[in-house]
Amino acid sequence: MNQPSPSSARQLTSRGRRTRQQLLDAAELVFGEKGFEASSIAEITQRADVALGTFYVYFENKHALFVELVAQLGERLRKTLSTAVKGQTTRLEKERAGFRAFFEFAGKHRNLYRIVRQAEFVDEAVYLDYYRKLAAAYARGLKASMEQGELGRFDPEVIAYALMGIADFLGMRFVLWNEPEQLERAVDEVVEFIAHGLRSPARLKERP
Amino acid sequence: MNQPSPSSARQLTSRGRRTRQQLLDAAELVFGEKGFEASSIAEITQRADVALGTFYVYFENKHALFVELVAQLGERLRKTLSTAVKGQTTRLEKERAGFRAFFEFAGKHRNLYRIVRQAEFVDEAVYLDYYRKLAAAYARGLKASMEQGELGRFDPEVIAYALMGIADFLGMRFVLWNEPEQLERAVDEVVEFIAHGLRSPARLKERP
DNA sequence: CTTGAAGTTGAACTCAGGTTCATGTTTGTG
DNA sequence: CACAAACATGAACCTGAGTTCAACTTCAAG
Repeated sequence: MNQPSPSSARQLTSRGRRTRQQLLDAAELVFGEKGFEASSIAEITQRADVALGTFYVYFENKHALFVELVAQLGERLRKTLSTAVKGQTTRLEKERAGFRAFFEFAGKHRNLYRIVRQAEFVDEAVYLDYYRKLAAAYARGLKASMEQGELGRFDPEVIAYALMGIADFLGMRFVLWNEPEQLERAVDEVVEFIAHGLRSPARLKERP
Repeated sequence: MNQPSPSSARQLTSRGRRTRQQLLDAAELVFGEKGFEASSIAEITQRADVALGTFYVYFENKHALFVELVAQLGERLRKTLSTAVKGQTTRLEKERAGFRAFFEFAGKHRNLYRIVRQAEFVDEAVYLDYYRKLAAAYARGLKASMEQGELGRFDPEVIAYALMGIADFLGMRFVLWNEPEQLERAVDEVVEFIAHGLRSPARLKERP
């Protein structure tokens, strides 16, 4: 008999962990392609090569699986970004590395990218959590750079959301919509922009 | 008997137009609150104070109604923004006015804001159209300012998406998440940021 | 070898919601 | 007033999908 409990109260063996992961991987694919509501558990279990009933051994329901995916993604992305940024010294290099790492992550996990965007309508809490944690970490880094005098004194949170928005939209445009050959140039442009603004003197040089 | 056709091949009387609009208005509410899939036509017709069957007199199906809503929203927003921007002379004032108008629009049409974000998973074409048209108009304006020497020479498209991303995320944070009292300050911060960048000298003045 | 916990299965149950349609009502025109 | 087109209705049909469950298999420990 099945007795799932919150998430996986049951003790999992390596075999169980493997099956569970298969379901998570399949869900990443299916949710990413079709969206939460349009995805059926039947398709997820098929792609995971397990029977329908197996699903409920490892997850309470469709919703719980989705929430776990989003949370997992958030953690992975934050870790990826913080690692990428740590290797850099100047704030600008940190930003460049952060953008690059984000785009690379997005390219590798296109489906997860789309999954997060849906979280807004599936589970408000996990969606808020995702963006707030990301923004908080970002703002902390910015604040430190401001206090060191490397950046002007802005509200770190406002700037964090602004920069996240830039990354999100450029990712949408140049990663999701498939024009990777333009990505590198876009990163250069945008780093110059965030460094010196739209009136960047560097960008005015060519004028007569 | 009903015979809908693509959209509304049937000649509508003023009574018909009124009912149709009631359905659109109700759909805006319901889709915005629950998302496309989770919204039922039954709820939409209830809120519109019409019978279930009436829905199919005016719309081919649920999907068609959604697509029309998104397209309608896109048009309204573009018109709103272009009007707001036209009143300004300098590029920076145009940007400020554009941001303000966008946030105001988002505040008035929170549901529509959420609807657009879902279009990605409901109808790829209408979603691409929405962002591409917006970006194209934005880029045209930026390009003109660059050619006049008011801005540095960037790729207008890259900057357009970057600025759209900023607006989208700040709207999410300070309009959707309900902290309107911080909005005005956020706009000031972000205009300063896009004007002179993160190292804005104006923002460094206070340092010893 | 025994035993029980962990794992697996897929048919069957339920039910919600999109769509259809036959019927009845309203409205404007000649 | 008559007639047709437009409008409105909601019960009924139908399909798909989430979830349950009782029976079966695998596996490791003792």
